[in-house]
Amino acid sequence: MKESTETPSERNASRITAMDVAREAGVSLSAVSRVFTPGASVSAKMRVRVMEAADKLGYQPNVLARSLMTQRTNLVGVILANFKNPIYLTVLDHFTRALQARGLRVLLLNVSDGQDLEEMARLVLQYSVDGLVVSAGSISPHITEQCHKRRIPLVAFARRPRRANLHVVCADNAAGGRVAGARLLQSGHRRFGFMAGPSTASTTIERGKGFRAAIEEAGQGVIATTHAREYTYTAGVESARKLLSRAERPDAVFCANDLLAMALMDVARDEFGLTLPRDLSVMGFDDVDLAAAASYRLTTIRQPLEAMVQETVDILSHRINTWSEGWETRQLACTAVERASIAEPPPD
Amino acid sequence: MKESTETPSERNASRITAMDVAREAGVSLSAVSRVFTPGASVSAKMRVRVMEAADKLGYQPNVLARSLMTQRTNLVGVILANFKNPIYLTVLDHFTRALQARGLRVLLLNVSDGQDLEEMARLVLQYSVDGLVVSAGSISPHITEQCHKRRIPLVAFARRPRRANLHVVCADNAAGGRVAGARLLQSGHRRFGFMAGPSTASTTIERGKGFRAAIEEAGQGVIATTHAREYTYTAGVESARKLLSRAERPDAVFCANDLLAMALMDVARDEFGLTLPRDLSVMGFDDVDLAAAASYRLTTIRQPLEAMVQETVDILSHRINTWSEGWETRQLACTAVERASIAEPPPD
DNA sequence: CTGAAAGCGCTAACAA
DNA sequence: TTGTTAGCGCTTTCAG
Repeated sequence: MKESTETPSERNASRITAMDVAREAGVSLSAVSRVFTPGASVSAKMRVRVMEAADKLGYQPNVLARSLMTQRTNLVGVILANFKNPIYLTVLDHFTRALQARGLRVLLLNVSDGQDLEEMARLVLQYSVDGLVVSAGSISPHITEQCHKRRIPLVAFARRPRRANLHVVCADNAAGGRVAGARLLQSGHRRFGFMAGPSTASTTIERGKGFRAAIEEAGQGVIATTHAREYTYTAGVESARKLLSRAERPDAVFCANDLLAMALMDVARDEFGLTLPRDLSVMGFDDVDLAAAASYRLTTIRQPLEAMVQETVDILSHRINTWSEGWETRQLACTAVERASIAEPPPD
Repeated sequence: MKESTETPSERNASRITAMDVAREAGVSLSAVSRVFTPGASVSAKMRVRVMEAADKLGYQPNVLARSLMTQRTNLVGVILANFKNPIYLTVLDHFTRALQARGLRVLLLNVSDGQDLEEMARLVLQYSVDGLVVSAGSISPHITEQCHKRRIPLVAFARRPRRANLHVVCADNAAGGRVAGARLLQSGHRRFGFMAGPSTASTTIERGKGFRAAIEEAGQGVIATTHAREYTYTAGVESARKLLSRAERPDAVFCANDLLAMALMDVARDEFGLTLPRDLSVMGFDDVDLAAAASYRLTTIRQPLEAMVQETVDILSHRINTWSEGWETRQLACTAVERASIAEPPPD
């Protein structure tokens, strides 16, 4: 007496299934499925009949059950390590928008500090994501191999891993560093310094390499380098104090990111009484919103974040649909943003 | 000749299932399931036998298939509208960490600008999320009702919706506004201004209300208010110009968030030649990282973001496990952070 | 403690 | 175009 008269809401907290809709509309289960499958062949009247029943019951297809059959979840895992650098909020903005526009959803994972990337990658794979983007410390061979075996496109974002058995999208950091060097050479200042981020960060390494190359090719040298423990304003302050306390104080400093640059400018003015840019030319990297603030007017190198995200999403959605062997690397050019943190050379 | 000799990797891009493991270990499918189900009763030797086979094959349980049975996805939808205010990166940091610590994952949705909240909520519900947090414009009755019917706990974060048929976690913005007013009253300045965000934002409304109350209770009045079109530095610059161009220029301004405050300070110094805080006292809200920068030293009101996230996650995980009727509102106190952007009253 | 069998909600052949 | 019938990969009674 119970089983047949049981309504859906009694059975399970009002979870309406396609079966309920089929019953309501007096059609088969597959008819309902077809109506909710884009591009399936259904007659017009079948469609309205089903839709009416569906609307009446408030039916929503269960995408998880669907995924089980289709082997497609429309989920993309995004693993991030840096939740302190504001550019990553912009990155997330672009990613969510671009992916949403293609019908994909973002499963966001945080691997900063204590979290283990290896473990998180494992977790995200359990959700059968269709693609994975990682912008975090070293991506282990195990992860890349796992993704490859399961045919899940994996792209390293804004990071350049040693091995290249995955897709890579990043800015041309070395070239950006060169541009910074070239620009600083025009300041007339000659005691070059580099305020780096953590020494393991690929961004620090490449930006520094490009910067040094430019300086050295001009017959000059980088006389001082400090590494901030992380890419934040606070860490920048400590680092700036060290840099400016050197016996031979640098007067033209390239900072591996804008937050460090802003810290350097503040410390220089506030604690060392320097007048900027007369006594110190500063160049940043990223072009965060506040780099344009009147307090800084920071001349900096901008990464094409939106384009980078676009490339990443392109790679993903293409490879999701048609898996193919091989990996691609897309390196995008940075552009200099001229403001007022670099000295004019004295008119000779 | 094909079906029986077919290995898993031939059948499907090496997607190892529990069945494969069972076969490998020479045990039943349910045995494998039990081994991967915390708290199921399995003998020790069964466990090692299954684990060996699983490790050998590189088996990872498919959580989606599991969800279909358990009616639990361990997914929490997070819908955000503001990807320009850096505090939301902090919020995401806390959310991902706190949820990950409880075995929950974040499905991140962006509803800024063009995106439709109603539509996104629908999409996220299709993934059978176990809970939903929304920090975005007005949450429609339809959404709340839908969540309620499906017994999905829904919490409005840092936002106070009109209707209260959902959980709410937010800072006590009105009280924060009062504190700001009280503090500004001590500056000796008497021409009070309010630099608001968008007039529809509940934060602007409540912070402004509290501020005005404090000023008026002291027998003073707020003589000027401007609304920035959004909570960004750039919008703040425009807004600051308007505010400072008033015939009767305010000299004690409460800004609805730090970015607006920083813009105001910059415009005041740079375009109006004011000396701060002598000519203008400024108070902010949020305490973003850069509020502490030497260029600003902004006295501000801090929202307890981490605690707010913690409360939200508490509500969610509690209600996920034991659904109960009724909604709770948790309003957390803000704290003032004293720095140097407010004038000392003249010694009388 | 273990295995067999019945689903979770849906899609995808296959016939009709 | 439609309905019937198998599953997708897993959990969960229910016997043994």
